[in-house]
Amino acid sequence: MPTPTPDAPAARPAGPVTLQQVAERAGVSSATASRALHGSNGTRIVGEELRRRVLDAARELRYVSNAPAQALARSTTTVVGVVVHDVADPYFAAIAAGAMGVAREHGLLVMLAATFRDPELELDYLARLRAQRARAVVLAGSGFADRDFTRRLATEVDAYRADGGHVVAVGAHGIDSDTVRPANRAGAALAVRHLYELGHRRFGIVSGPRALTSVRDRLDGARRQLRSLGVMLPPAHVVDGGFTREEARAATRALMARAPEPTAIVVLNDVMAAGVLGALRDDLGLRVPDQVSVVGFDDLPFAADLNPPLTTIRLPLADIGARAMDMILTGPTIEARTIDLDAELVIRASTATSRR
Amino acid sequence: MPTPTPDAPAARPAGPVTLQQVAERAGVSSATASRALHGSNGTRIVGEELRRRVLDAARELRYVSNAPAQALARSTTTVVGVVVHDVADPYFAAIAAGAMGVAREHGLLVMLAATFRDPELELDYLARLRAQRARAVVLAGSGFADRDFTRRLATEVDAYRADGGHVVAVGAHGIDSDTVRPANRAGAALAVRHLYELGHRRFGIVSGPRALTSVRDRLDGARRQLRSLGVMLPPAHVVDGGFTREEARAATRALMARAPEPTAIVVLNDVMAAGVLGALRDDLGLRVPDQVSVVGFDDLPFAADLNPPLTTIRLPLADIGARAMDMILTGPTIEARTIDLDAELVIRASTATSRR
DNA sequence: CTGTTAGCGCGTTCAT
DNA sequence: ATGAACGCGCTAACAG
Repeated sequence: MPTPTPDAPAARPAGPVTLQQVAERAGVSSATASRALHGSNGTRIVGEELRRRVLDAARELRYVSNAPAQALARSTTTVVGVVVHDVADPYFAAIAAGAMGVAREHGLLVMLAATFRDPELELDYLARLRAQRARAVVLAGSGFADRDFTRRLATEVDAYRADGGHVVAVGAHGIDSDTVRPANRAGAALAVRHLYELGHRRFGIVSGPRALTSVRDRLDGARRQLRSLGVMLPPAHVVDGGFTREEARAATRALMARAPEPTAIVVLNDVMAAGVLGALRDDLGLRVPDQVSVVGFDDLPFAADLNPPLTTIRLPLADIGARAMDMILTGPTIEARTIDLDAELVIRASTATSRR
Repeated sequence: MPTPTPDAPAARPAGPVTLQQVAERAGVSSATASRALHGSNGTRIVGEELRRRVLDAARELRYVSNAPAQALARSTTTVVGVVVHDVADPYFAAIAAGAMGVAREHGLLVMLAATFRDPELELDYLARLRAQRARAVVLAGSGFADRDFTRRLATEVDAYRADGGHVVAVGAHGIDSDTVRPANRAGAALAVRHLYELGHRRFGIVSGPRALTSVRDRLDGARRQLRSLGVMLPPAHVVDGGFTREEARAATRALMARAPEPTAIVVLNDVMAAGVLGALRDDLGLRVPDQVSVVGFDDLPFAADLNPPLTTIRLPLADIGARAMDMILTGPTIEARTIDLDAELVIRASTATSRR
């Protein structure tokens, strides 16, 4: 029985250390080394003595198992994919953070993919994640309301599932899967109602790209509420802010030029709301909320720091990510599940009673 | 020679499709199928006819190669790791976005790990990334100024390198590696100089956890500049804002209670600056910049939307991530490389001439 | 140009 | 309780 060289991580072979090398150093077979290190199922009983030798050898050699090899042998991995539109967008950053938090608690590694709102890229990443044998993927980006695309997405998702993968979607994607649904419609309705109760009757909406299902849902929610309240919303009073601060700024100038001039603006996300506030204050010289009221959507961290502090619709962003990851952990079920997450009105200082 | 069944992705076998199955369907050997699909090196010449058959079969079966198996055979992967403190923090989100952008351009998949500022987790993720055979990792989180930790980090990094991995650090981590260095010292000096030129002589600094090297560097830069300008900075005038908005808010109240009361505050990052502005305005009733001037750091997207718009030190965040990823792509070199990225003063409305 | 063969590193029967 | 042997899916050498 070969005594292992004294100790110290000194004599580390070049290149990755293999289980075989650990086994040799411990004077056991690779099977025993494997069992000692990962103790699979029932076969986890390895003699105290050998166990120690293996563990010591592994530590001394700074051994970490070859994940790809392990994945091949076990035909399962410990990685999950999360695909978003853009990490730099605080909305997605918050969702991703929520998802990563629970992933960490369960020892899962996450592959983050950003599509930059390119549908093709979304399909592409899905295929690559399938190739990686990611055990599940969270489709966190908004869905695209495109017939053809949805069909292709469904096909890819089916393939992913056929391979044993699990997909959970955030929001509507037109596919039958577990999904976490933020209250986009109800949230938008909340915004409208708040403004209506403050006496506003002339509305304007700064929207985003209509191709996104989240935009459609929010827009739809606002419209329905307006209609049921009996207030008119001329088509020209819905402008596209492109989901960016700058575009929203320009869109706001256009919006305020319409007749009748709106006294209340519902902005479909907080990033654009920052632009709207800027346009109103700096470009148009209008005071918020004295002359115009504005409500945003999402309640991103900076909403409270805007000028004035933004009244907005809060979505539990981190929860969305966390719950999605939870669904992954509880595995696919026979029936697709749906978790509805509420939106909440957060009143700050960008809304006030209508003076007209 | 078996004619492939008509077409259509119909007859897809259960479970992941293997290269072998594609080969059979195309009536060729798996080696040929492999070559047709991935054409390694010189051996990429596969007959036109066979090539087509293989490609068709693969498409019909919706085949994607098993990445773990491929990694095992090739002993190299196409994934890179990026470790940050917290994705929800706009600073890291921006860096990650920059890195992911170039990763995508080069077909690299990124594993994102968030340590939530726990050094142990950083070590842990590094080991797991090594296990994954990630070809490189970007240490984007700030380094920790802890002797013992740095030693352990160096050990882990060495192990990673011994396995053929490449690590590039953002900022000082106390390890000898390729690194992208944001101008933390110079940036802080810029902030001080700007304030000094406006006539300010009584400074306050809202700092962050001293254990972070980025904090130390910024603090050091500010101190040196102050000293060389001959202005005193009583130790009590440096308060810890904990890197969060809320803590910074509390810290600001404490800071303004010191004598002499500062007329200029240098805040070591924009997130805290939002809190400082809030405290000054809402808790203390002080007007910025009339009574107190404030300079932030980082120039996060929301800085221009604060009240008042924040004068701050801009760091090219996306570039930091992009350049780090570039270094990965150009592979490790004999000598560790260093890329210095400049900071820039962005004057907005939170600073003004000192009236005293 | 194409097929055969031999691993890559690990988990897992199957014996012992 | 431990070891020998095989297979996971793919690429790389070696023949032809």
